[in-house]
Formats: sequence, structure tokens, C-alpha cells
Amino acid sequence: MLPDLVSLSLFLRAVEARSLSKAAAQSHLALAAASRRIAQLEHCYGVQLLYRSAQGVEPTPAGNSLAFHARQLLHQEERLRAELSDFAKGIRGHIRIQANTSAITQFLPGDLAAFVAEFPDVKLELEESRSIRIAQALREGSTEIGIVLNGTDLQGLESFDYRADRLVAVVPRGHALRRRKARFAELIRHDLVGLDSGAAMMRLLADAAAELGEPLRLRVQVSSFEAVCKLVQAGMGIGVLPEGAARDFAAVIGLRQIHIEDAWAARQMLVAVRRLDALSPVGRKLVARLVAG
Amino acid sequence: MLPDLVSLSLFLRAVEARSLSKAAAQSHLALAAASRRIAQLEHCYGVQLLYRSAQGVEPTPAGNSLAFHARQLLHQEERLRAELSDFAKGIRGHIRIQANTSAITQFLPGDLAAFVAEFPDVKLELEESRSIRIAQALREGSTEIGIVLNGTDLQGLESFDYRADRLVAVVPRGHALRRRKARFAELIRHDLVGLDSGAAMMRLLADAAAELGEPLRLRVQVSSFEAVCKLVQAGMGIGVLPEGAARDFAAVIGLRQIHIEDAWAARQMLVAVRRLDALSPVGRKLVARLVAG
DNA sequence: GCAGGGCCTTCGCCGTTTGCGAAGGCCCTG
DNA sequence: CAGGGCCTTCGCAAACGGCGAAGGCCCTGC
Repeated sequence: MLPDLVSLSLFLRAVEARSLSKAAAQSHLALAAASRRIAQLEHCYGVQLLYRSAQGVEPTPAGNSLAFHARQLLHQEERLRAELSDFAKGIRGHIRIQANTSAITQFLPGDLAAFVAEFPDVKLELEESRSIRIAQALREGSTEIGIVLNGTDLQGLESFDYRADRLVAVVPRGHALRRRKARFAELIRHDLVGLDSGAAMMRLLADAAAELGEPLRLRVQVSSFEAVCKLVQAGMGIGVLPEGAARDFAAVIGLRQIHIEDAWAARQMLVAVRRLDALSPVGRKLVARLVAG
Repeated sequence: MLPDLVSLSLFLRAVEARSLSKAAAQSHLALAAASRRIAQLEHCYGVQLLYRSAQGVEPTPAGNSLAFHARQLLHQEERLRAELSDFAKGIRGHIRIQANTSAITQFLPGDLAAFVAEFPDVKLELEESRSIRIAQALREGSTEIGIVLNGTDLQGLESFDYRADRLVAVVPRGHALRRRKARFAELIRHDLVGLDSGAAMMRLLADAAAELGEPLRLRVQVSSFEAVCKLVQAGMGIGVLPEGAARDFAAVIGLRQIHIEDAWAARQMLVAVRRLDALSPVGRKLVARLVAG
């Protein structure tokens, strides 16, 4: 029923070398054995996989498809092997996490650092991604823990409050806007320094602007919070950032923060998993730590 | 050396049922055989995978990792099986394509339609993606043909010119801007209707605006060319679109096109593959058709 | 035009692997 | 402390998978 990875690897070599005998040699098999393995593969899927001739073999269209998938499968197996070899070397746990930019630039590094300090033999794999893709990845099981913003569709997932993430505006010292608080309706009259529009935050700003019936005066769009701060300092306009990023980047170069009073400026980040009780114990521990933290 | 997929599936069931006997039953194996398969899996990777007790089994941390990868591997195998079963049903070819939005909304549907008309038993899988991700996918072999914009980093790939893709501005009838041609410096004084900022086009506009030292007056951002046209018609501002999209959506609702004279408005789309001669014959044929078309 | 050699398949044999039931150890439950 | 559920180990039989030899096919070169 299920194909043999050895046969798949043999098949792949046969396609690449255009020769069964060479593939057999590379796989340390006798030609007879190789031939039978391929025949059995064909039988298993009910399709002819190779055209045979006196000059060698050539993949059929189905054979091409199989070669494609065989590569993926073997590649996947390699990753598996690599990961398990970590365990042989003393690692005691492995957790895959995907998080959005705001989480990664603000709270996650600290929280994860505290976690690995306590569990030094747990390996974390952190990947940055957009909230929607994170939800997808969780659903299809290609990651274990996700950090997303509220508003993301979490159908079919379990989620828990992580941190609050407030958006603030930053202006250079001496900017005309002197207040400590403002509504977005006032900010929007000024030029803005924005992020690339894939960011969830930019969508929020665009929606808010549409609501007000005003254009967004985006003067530049850059891809990092730090770059936003530099450009704000250079007088290109007002920046909008998560509070934590403003603290890290804006404060140190002397930008002033302005509290945004609109309700949408208060965002909630969530820790999401597919099923908490299907998670590994150490994974659950990390979720608990994040949610408690 | 290479693990047996049957053993992986058995292992997965054991982890999920927390019981070797149940897993053995589900896999139609005697308990003894199941036990031995797991032991052999542990030997193969040199790690303990399960904690055994009189109450059943529990995955070790390494076991959790293996379970994760086993799921992926088996899932992948299922897709393989599904695809090969197409061939058993008479499909004669299968090509995976990823393309950016501009290509998908303009030229690709027509070109692909012509191709499948000629090769009706070839199944095409088309996925929309961003140019950068497409290049990644080609490099790691998870797609066969990619359509990207010039300017994308194609290191390590082979590429061929596909179609030229000119950006044009669209305005409602009676708009103040009366010309047939304009430089972007003039357009930028008006409100714009933009796309979500992940789009390559928006990055182009943002860069052009930065070059001019002017803000982009983005009034709304939407996610489809069609929506841009509707909003332009509603008087929200000037739209910028690929020429082909303007022809399809803008012309029919009576918008006027303005040629953008700046050099960056002329973009070139490329067909990219990892290695042309590693492609299936029908894949090569499609590339040839696209490049010739 | 035919011998030679390279390619794959098929065949028969044999060693290893794999499956099975039975027996055994362990731990919790009552 | 007997009973039952769990997993492992054991010995045996069947099946699988490997091997070399033989065979068919086609191209090459003398």
C-alpha cells in the first residue's frame, strides 16, 4: 500500500540518471532488484512510471509527477533525520513557533529568552509570518504555536490572550503636533511614514482613513520599525508603531510619542494552537508561560 | 537506513491513541510486530521515542518531533497518491505554476487556456504568489514554472522574457486631468486609489514618490484591480493599473486611460524555471509557448 | 548482415525480514 | 495478593527482497 522510501529514492536516481542500472549501482542494489522495485512501484500506483528502451529509461508524465513528489518526501525525511539527531545529541525538546512582526519585535524575544533560560535543552524554531498565514500553518499542522493579532480568523483553533499591543504615533522633537494624545483624525492631516502594506497595521490605518473619508498621506513605505523611526527623525512625517517598538527605537533617538485615542489602536495579540492537549508537554508549558507572562 | 512509512504511520497512531495495542489493531498488525517496528524505528534514529508503562505509551520529546514530521510525510504521500491517481484516470501531464497577480489578471489565463485547449489532458496547478516567494519556491523545487516581474532576484534560476506589462493611470470621465500622457510627478498631486501594499506595484509607486520627495496621497487601498476601477469611477481618485487590467475592467465602465511616461512604468514579466532541461517535456512545451506567445 | 555489447526483464534460489501466537514481566486495581 | 491490562521477548513459519544467470531487444561497428 504505502510505497517504500528506498524505492522512491531509487526511482528518483533512475529518472535523473536516465538509467536503471546506474540507479541500481548508486543504491547498492543488483539490477534485478532495482527493476523489481520499480515494477512494484508502478503496480502500487497503477500507472506506468518509466518508458523502457534499449538506451535506458525515460519518465512518463506520471513518472515526472512521482519524481517531483519523491524529491519532496525525501527532503522532508532529511529534515526529520536532522531534527531527531539533535535529540541524540542531548536536545530535549523542539517547538515550532510562527509569529507576526509586532510580536517578534516587541515581546517574544524576551519571553522566549526567559523560557530557554529555564529549559536550556529545548530548541525553539521561530519564523516570522503574517497572521493569516500563521492561522493556515496551525490548521494544516505545519507549526505548533502561533502568535497573531486579534481580528485574525481563528476558526478551528484554540487561542489565548497574549499581550496587549497599543499603536502609538511618533514625531520628532519640535514637531507642530504638541499634544500627548490625539485622535487619528488629527494625525491623518500630516504626512505619514508607513510600513509595507502587507503589514496588518497598514491595513488598520488604511481602513481608519477610509472610515474618515480622508486619504492616507503616505510619504514613504519601509519595511522595519527601525527605518520608520529614522525617517521620522529626518522629518519625513509622523510614524505609527506598536508601543513596544516605539520604546525600543524611537525613545533612544529622541522621538516623542503620541497616544492614539481611537479604539482600534488597542490591539490584542493571541497565542493560538490547534489543540492544546495535542501539544507536547513542553509546548504546553511554553503556551502557559506566554499566556501568564 | 530510511524509515518505513508503515512504521511511521503505526507510530503516529500509537502516539495518538497512547497505546501500542490499539495502534497495532488499527494497522492490522499483531502487537508483537508493532512493538518490534517501533523498536526498530528507535534503533534507526538512535533515540528513544516512547515512554512505555503499564498504562500504555507516551511520546518522549523526540517522539513528539517524529510524530510531527510523520504527519507531514504521510500527508505528502497522500497528495502524491491523489496526483498519481489522476494519471490512472487518463490525465497525461501535471504542471505546477506560480505567478504574480499582474500575470494572473492579464495574460496568463488566455495563454493557459490556449495551452489546455491544445493539450486537454494536461492538468495545470496555478497558484498566485509574490515574486520573491515564487523565486524561493522555484529554487527549493516546490513549483516548476514561475512568472515574476523583472527586478526579482533570480539567482540560480533560468529565465526568459514573457510579456511586457505597462502601468497606466485611469481616471473617471470628466476628471480634471485631460491629457493622454503624463509623468508620475503630475499624477501624484491627486488622490490615488491604491492596492494593498504587498503588491510589487505599490512598492514601485512608493519608490517613485520617494524619489520625487512627495507623499503618496493614498485614499483607499483595496485588494483587486476591479475594486480599484470601481472606486476610481466613484471619484475616489486616480487609479494605477497594469494596462491589461485597465483594458478589462476600466474600459468597460468608461474610465479614461492615461499613459505614464516614466521609465519604471514599463515592466517586463519573466518566465522562470530552475533548469529547463530538468523540466518535463510538456513543461518545456508550456514554457516555449509562453515565451513565444 | 551479423557479432558484440549495453539496456531492461524474468526466473529460480536462498537468506533475511516480518508476522504471528505464546510466554513473561510489570504495574495498577479491587 | 489475585486479576487484568499493558508492553516485550521468544521461536517458528511464511513472505519478502536480494542475487546471479538467462533471455529479449535494439543499436553500433566491423
